[in-house]
Amino acid sequence: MKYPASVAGVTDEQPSLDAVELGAYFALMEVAGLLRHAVDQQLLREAGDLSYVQFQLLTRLGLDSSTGSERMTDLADGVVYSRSGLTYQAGLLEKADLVARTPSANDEREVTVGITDAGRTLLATVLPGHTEVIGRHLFQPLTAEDAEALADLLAPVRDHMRSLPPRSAEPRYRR
Amino acid sequence: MKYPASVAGVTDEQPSLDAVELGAYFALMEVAGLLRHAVDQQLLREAGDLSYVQFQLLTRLGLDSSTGSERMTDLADGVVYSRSGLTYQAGLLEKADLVARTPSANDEREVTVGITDAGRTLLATVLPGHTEVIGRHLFQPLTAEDAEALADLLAPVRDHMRSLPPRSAEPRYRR
DNA sequence: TATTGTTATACTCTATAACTATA
DNA sequence: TATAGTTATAGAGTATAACAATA
Repeated sequence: MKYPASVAGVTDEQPSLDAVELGAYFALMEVAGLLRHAVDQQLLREAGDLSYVQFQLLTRLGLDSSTGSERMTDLADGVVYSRSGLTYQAGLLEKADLVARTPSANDEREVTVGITDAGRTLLATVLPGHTEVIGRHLFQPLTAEDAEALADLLAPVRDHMRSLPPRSAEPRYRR
Repeated sequence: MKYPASVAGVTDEQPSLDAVELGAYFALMEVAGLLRHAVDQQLLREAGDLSYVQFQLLTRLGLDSSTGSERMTDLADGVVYSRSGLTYQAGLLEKADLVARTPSANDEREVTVGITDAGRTLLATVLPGHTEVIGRHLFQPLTAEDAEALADLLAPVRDHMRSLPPRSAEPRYRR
């Protein structure tokens, strides 16, 4: 797949994305999209109506977080993007007893979401099949060195994107 | 972010995803998710109600395809995943005169979707702002060499995933 | 009989704005 | 007055199954 070096009026004087970057970006999004679909199907089959977003929330709490819990707003910024959307998803997960919501001790406005034992159990049940799908779809054409290179390239990008103003920073009332 | 070398019963005897691969995968999905949200917002602001899926369809036709057209099923497999979903999106794009659908000449069951001049114009209008967002979110922490390395890593993955049995290969009627 | 695309329908998800409670 | 979270509501998007047309 080749893209013109200069696309849509973006000339070389104003150095923007060149063809290589555009190709990397499109490949990234296509891979992520196809991968998400493949994983979605696996979760549907093997985890009984666990959507990908819900799985992301569980992994975020169960694998990324050392305490197994996070604030609602932080979860919304990282995974779901809108507070109301997270309230909805957290409600579903809580109804399934996979997470629990408790008011924060210091600041009573905050709500802390924590993964339950049942949530960790489900995560452990799902992960083998999950990693099988990831291995088959994503890592099959890559060597171990490639995988490490990919991780090293994406880690700073993720950190950078996390540092950008999150959605929750946007003004909520315009008067 | 570190993950245990052996997760959820996946032992080392049955070599599955190791910690590095798991980290690369989670980073990939998080980056793609955050990026998609950022781009979605830009498209909403600058392209007047063009969703990301619709933008993907236009770029696929306008930049990826040499002829500017593709079969419905191929577009569905690559971007939208379900035929009916693509019919819906293609209907919206056609109503906006950004694509045109014509029955295929050889096989009259097939429908060919082609980007229109208006579609190409819109694409050209949107791309500068689009690339600006991509540059700021995705490529800012990367060097030019990093971008090339990323492209080189993801290209074979994309090709591999495209070669896997697509959604349209699944049986449609089970009796 | 298999394949392509559309349609009808139902459902999931997401977002905006209004609302409550706390800081 | 600002922030955290919830709720009501509405809209966009998606999927499944049934359908028509063509191979």
